[in-house]
Amino acid sequence: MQAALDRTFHALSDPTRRAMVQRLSRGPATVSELARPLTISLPAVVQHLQVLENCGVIRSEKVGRVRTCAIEPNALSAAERWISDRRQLWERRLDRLADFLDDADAAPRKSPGKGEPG
Amino acid sequence: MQAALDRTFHALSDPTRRAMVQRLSRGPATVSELARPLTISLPAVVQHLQVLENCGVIRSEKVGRVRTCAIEPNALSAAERWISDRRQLWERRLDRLADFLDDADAAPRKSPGKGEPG
DNA sequence: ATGATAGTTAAGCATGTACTTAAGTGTTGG
DNA sequence: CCAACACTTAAGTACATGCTTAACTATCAT
Repeated sequence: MQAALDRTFHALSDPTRRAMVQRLSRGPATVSELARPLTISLPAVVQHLQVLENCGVIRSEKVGRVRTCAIEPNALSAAERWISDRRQLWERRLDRLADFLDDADAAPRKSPGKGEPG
Repeated sequence: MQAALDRTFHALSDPTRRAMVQRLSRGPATVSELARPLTISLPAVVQHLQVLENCGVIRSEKVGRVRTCAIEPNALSAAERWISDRRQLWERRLDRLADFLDDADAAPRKSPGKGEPG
């Protein structure tokens, strides 16, 4: 879905949120644990977590008064795949270009070759 | 660099800009060619191109009155790698967790096993 | 019950983003 | 020269974002 990618890439565009994702990649953490290394207020942390949760990059569950957050791999993988798919497009194009240039060098049609370079 | 990733992910968070990247993945294009399938004004297109160029996702060159744009692979690869690196972190963690659970199942310490599942 | 803990909600503010229209610059073809 | 062309710049508007402080709720320990 288009809007899901919008939200995922937007979520990753903020360094604070990337730091949270980085932390959660190593394992689940509570809101306070995520906030501890950061210099912003707790409400700001919670707002970032909402952004990450709204795009499905993390999930969270509250037990008692403690909310524990964890990575939800699918959303990040979708973003990674979007880039990867485009990379394959342009890499194939560059490969074809390289092939063409090799062929043109090995068997020129119009003008006689100048011999091998070097 | 941190700010470069900020800009790259932000650039990708807009569907119009992703459409431009998609188009350019298939090969270079002029500003007008990029604008043609879009429903927004030309200045808006140029603003999007500036965002993409400022983060190094594309480069462009003007010849005469025509500006030609092309993908610049490095910035996108850096973004892809950021996600990929975190994915490896959590995948390793999940693997270790799976190993632990397998071991606990195969050689339980406290309570006797229930035999093989299935 | 009392107070500390962990998080939540609400309101407001400064800045940033995406878009528009209008007008301008430099290039090319007749 | 002159008009069409391909952008480019400027100015303005509407809305989104990231942050703050203040006040609130719910849970846990004593």
